[in-house]
Amino acid sequence: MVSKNIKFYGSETVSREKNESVGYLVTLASRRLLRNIETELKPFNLTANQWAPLLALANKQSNTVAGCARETGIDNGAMTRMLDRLEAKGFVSRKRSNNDRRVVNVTLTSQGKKIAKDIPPVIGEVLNQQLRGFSEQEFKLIKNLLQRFLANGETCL
Amino acid sequence: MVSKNIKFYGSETVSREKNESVGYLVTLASRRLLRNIETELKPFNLTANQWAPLLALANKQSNTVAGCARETGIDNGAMTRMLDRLEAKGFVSRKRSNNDRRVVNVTLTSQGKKIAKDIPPVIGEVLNQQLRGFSEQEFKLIKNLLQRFLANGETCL
DNA sequence: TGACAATATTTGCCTAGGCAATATAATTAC
DNA sequence: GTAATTATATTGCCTAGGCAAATATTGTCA
Repeated sequence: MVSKNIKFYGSETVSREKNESVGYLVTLASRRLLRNIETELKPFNLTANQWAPLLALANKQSNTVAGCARETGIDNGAMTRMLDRLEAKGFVSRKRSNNDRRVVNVTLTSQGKKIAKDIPPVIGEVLNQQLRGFSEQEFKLIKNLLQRFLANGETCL
Repeated sequence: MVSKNIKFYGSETVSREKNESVGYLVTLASRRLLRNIETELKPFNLTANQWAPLLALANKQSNTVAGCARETGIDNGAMTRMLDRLEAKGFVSRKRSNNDRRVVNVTLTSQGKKIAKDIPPVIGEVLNQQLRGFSEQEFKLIKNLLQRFLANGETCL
C-alpha cells in the first residue's frame, strides 16, 4: 500500500452541511429504506428487519440462532428476541439439537417458506425505486463503495 | 425524463448474495459506522446518535424540539426523549417559549458548547478511517449516489 | 479424570426510532 | 369572532440493536 489516505474530514468539515457528511447520508439512507420496505411489507405481517433472518434461513446459510446472527450481522441476544417474534407470528420454529445440546435448530414453517418466496420481488421493487435514474455503472459503483466503506469499518480502527 | 429506469433487482436477485444487495450494504454500513463512532465518543459520555441534535443546535440550524427533529430527520417523539437524555447529561437545557407557548426552546449549556467543539474532529477521524483508500472522486461519488438514493426514497414510491 | 477454555443461548438493562393519540396553542378561513 | 385547521410537544406502545452477565454444553489438555 503506497497510496496515501486522503483526509476528507478535518476539524471543521463535519459540522458544515449534513448532506456533505457520508455519516449522515448513510444513516438517513438506511432509515429511509427501512421505512419504505416496512410500508410494503405491512400486508405480509412482516417488518423490514424481520426479513433478514428469514432470508438467511431460506437460503440455507444458517439454521441456528448464532448462525442467523452472524449471517445478518446483528447481536446474538437481539437474534434470540427476533426469533421470538418470528416464532410468535408462525414463520419459524425452534428445536433444541440432539447432536449438540447447546444449539437450537431454527427452521422455516410452511408459512415461513411461502413468505420467503413472496417477499423478494417486493423488496426488489423498493430498491429499484430508490435506485431509479442510476446507470448500470453507478449501480456497481454504489455497491463497491459501500462494500469498501463497510470493510474499512470492520477492520481495526 | 426520457431515460428508462433499469430493473436492477428481479424476483430472484435479492435472495442471492447479501453483499450484492444495496439494502443490506447500506444497513450494515450504517450500523457499523454508528458502533465505531460510539466507541470513540464513549470518553465524552456521548452516544453516536446523541451527537446529531447537538450539532444542529451548535450550528444554529434549530433551537426547538420539532426543529431538531426536522434537522436530524427523526421523529418528534423520539427527539423529545433524546433531549431528555441530553438534558439529564447536562448538555442542553429547555425552556418554554413566551412568544409561542407551544414551542420549547432548546439551548446548549456551556458544557454542551464545549463538547460541540471537541467532537467534530473525532467523528471526522472515524469517517476518514472508513473512507481510507477512497480517491477524491470516489468520495464525491459516494456522497452523490447516497444523496440520490435518499432523495428517491423520500419522493412518493 | 478434572480444570479450563470455547461456544451457544438466553436474559436484563440501556439507547433508539416509528406511529398514533393527546393536550395545548396559534393560525386561517368563513 | 368563532370554527376548523395546523403546528408543537409529550406520552404510550411497539420493534430493534449493543453490551454484559448468567447458564449450559462441548471440547481440550495436562
